[in-house]
Amino acid sequence: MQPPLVAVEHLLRSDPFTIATWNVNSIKVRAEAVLEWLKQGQCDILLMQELKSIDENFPLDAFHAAGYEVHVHGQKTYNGVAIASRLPLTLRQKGLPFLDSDSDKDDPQARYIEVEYKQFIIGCLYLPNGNPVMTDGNLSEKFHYKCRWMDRLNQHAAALNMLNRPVILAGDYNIIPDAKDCYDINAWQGDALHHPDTLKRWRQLSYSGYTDAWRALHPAKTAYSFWDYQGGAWQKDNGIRIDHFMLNAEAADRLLDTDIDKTPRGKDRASDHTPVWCRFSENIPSSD
DNA sequence: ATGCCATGCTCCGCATGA
Repeated sequence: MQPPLVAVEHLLRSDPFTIATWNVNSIKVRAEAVLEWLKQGQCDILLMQELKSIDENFPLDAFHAAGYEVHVHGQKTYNGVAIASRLPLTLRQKGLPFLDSDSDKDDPQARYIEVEYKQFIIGCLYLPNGNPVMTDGNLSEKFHYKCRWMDRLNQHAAALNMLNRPVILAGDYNIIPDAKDCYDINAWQGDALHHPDTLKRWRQLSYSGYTDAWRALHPAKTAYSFWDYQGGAWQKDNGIRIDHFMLNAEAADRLLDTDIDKTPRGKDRASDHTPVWCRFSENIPSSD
C-alpha cells in the first residue's frame, strides 16, 4: 500500500515551475500585452528589462490583480528591470557589485535585480548594448562600459557559483553568441553584440560553469529573440538571439525544457524582443 | 556610412536602442 503514496508525495514536493525573460521596451506601453501573455497561465516568474520607468510608475496594481508580486529596480527614461512572480520570492539585491579596480563605485544605470525562490538564485539582467564600438578612432565609453559591466557580471556569477545552489542568470545579454544565432552574421561582425572583446567575456561565463540553456537543448537550431523595428526585420525574419538563460550546473541539472515564444512579437505594438522561457524541476529529475 | 522604427522627455527635435 505504501509505494503509490510515496510517488504522490514526491510529485507534491517537486513542482516544476517556469521562468521567462522578456525585454518589454517600456512597461507603460507594454503592460497590457505582458499581462495578456501572463494570463495564458504558463509563466510563474517573469524577468523584465527596459522598463523605461521609475519604480513609482510601474503598473503594480494590474500585476497584483493578475496574481503576481513584483520587485522593481527602475530608472527614469532608460533601462530598468523587474521580476513579477506568482510564487513567493525573496529580494536579494538590486545592482551588481563593483570590481576592486572600479574607481567610481557608483552606477546610476538600473540593469540588475536578483531574487531567490526556495534554493534557486535568480538574476534578471539587462546588459549594456555597447554601440558604437568606436568614437574618434578610439574604443567608445559605451563599449568600455559594456566590457566593465560584463566583468562585474562574471565576477558575481563566479561568486554565486561557490554557494552550491542552482543559479539562473537570465535576461537581455545583447550578445549574439554564434553565427547560428543570427540571420546574417557578416552584418554583425565587429558590432558590440558580436565583438571579440564581448564574446571573450561571454565565453568566460561558460568557463566559470554557466551553460546557455536554449543552445544546450537545441544544439543545431536557429531561432531568434529579437527583430529590429526597422527595415521589415520581423517580416523577413531578420532576427538575432540575444536573450539568454545562463545556468550553473545545479540549475542545468534541473532544466526540463526551454524555448522562445515568437507569438508576442507578431502582435500590434509589440516589443522588439519576444519572451524566452525555461522550465525547471525543483529537484534533480531521476531517470528511474 | 546611414536611414529605416519605436520610446521617453522636454517639448514638436533629440538621445537611445541593436
